[in-house]
Amino acid sequence: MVEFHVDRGSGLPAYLQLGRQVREAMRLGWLQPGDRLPTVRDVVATSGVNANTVLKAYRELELAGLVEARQGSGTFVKASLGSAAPEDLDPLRATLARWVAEARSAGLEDEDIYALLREVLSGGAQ
Amino acid sequence: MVEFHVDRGSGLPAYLQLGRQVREAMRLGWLQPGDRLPTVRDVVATSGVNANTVLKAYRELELAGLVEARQGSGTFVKASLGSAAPEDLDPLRATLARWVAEARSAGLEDEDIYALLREVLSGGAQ
DNA sequence: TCTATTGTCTTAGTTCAGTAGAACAATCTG
DNA sequence: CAGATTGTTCTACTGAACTAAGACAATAGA
Repeated sequence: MVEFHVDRGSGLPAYLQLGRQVREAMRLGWLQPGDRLPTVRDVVATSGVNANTVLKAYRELELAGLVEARQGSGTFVKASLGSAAPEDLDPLRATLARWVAEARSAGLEDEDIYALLREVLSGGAQ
Repeated sequence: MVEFHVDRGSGLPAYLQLGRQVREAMRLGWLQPGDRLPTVRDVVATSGVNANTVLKAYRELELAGLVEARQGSGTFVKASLGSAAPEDLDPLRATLARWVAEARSAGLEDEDIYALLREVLSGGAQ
């Protein structure tokens, strides 16, 4: 069962973090159509954010057509995200893990790695 | 000269985006000790955010010991970031670019790629 | 010395995020 | 049918981000 984590220090509003984590779990195949999201009360208990904040996140996901809330039952995934076949993700994940190991050997920290990726994804124009 | 961009839709406060972009430029070697940051008025003009907001970003960087503001002169980089030697970054960048090309061929979008990286960096526990 | 450029400060206002708390309504299960 | 569980709504409040605007002060260069 997917568990959410809210990083109060990141500066990103909590409801956006929750929304991103749901989308991420969907992209990685951890949440698939029919799966039930953690209940609002669950997320309140595990992440410490207010129920209205969790609802705000779930409401946006619903407006985006990704989930469907059913009072008394829960909130269910009703779409897929991610454009790659699951069998394509595993080799990509493995290659990326090796690259991360190399990067760490070279002394890069996580923020260095993110900076490199942002540069490469943006076309590396500099 | 490094140019900043503020994404109003990201939900991350503008001053944190500016701070992150300065750190990123330092990590990637685009800003080095002695370099001058864009002036507050420059950033106001190019990014559209308020001078007080830019100053807040620059103030935090100064408190972190990364830059030094000199009234009448500008704000100068006074530290290094990034823990890898520049000659280590280029091969890593090249390998990462190839991986990104593979990922894109498999149909991954940028958000998919970020999700995979976050998973790998967090240890891939699932 | 004067002008231009730079960072800095202040006040007051708006908007948004988040909270607390209580209560309501729909669904499900025993 | 009743209780438990779930999503939902509402009000009122606090705090943070951001803005506008003007003015001040330090530095640099002509």
